[in-house]
Amino acid sequence: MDERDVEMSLRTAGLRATLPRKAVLAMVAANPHADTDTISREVRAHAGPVSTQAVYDVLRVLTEHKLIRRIEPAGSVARYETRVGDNHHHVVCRICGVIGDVTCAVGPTPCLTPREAHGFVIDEADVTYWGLCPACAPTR
Amino acid sequence: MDERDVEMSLRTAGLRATLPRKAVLAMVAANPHADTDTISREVRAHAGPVSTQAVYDVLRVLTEHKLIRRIEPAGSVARYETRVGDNHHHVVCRICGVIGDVTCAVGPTPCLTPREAHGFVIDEADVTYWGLCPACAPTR
DNA sequence: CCAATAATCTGGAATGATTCCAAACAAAGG
DNA sequence: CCTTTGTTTGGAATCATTCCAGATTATTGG
Repeated sequence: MDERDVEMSLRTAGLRATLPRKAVLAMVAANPHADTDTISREVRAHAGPVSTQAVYDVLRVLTEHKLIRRIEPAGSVARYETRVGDNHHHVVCRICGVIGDVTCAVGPTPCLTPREAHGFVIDEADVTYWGLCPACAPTR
Repeated sequence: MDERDVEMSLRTAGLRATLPRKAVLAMVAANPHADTDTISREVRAHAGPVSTQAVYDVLRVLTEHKLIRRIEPAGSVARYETRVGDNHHHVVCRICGVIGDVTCAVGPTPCLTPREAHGFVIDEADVTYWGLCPACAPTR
């Protein structure tokens, strides 16, 4: 995702293309599953002084406009990624916490299957797989 | 789950059957998806003075021994339930936050399907459905 | 190019669930 | 009955995140 794409995405979403927003969006695109603190530091390293406030604000706005997705595995701080709307899930290593993407194996939007349960109208399924990553598995 | 069952469960798990533990376990059994604060207050209401510390300690111990399951939907505090080991999932109302159980529709342990992804060895799948509960759906 | 609007900055404070502490006390079970 | 394990008390600490409010700055439509 280069400068141009980033600006386009923001404008298409009806957002002003400010420096903090461009920097955060580019950063999230380049580092999937990064947490707020990492994003903050990286953004400052690459784009100059951006306040922590601004980073939180930007992450919230981008999430609201669905330019990024916020994921929150149990016991983890919030993390962000730019892959949106493609119904993929995550696998989290129980030891090191590293996160991987898992494209849903069963079809287009399979995990929404129980569209109706107890009268609930379901619109999204959030799937987190837990296990051991290739690096940590051997140690057990 | 009566007194007897509660004590049995604890003993079977190799745990001492103390008053706080019995009270917390009975409480979680009776009120699925309750959060720590609710559990604390209810336990004190029914079983006399039990410290907040004890409640947190007990919840941790019971979780470690798999007598209860801790669930943490994004944006929610930790909640607990006694249905364990039956591969069921949850549906959360986006408006009022109420949680329902969803027995997995696709078979025995279907959601573990991608047993292997990116070299990860997966041992558990955590599925949260998001939507609107019967009470909130009409309001939209 | 300029004004109006929207976003950001600063710097601090507050929140709120959860964890940790340490010493004293109580209870369970062999 | 004694030893071990849990619990109590009363704090304090952590840490991500949110909120605040006024001043400043940047973006963009006109």
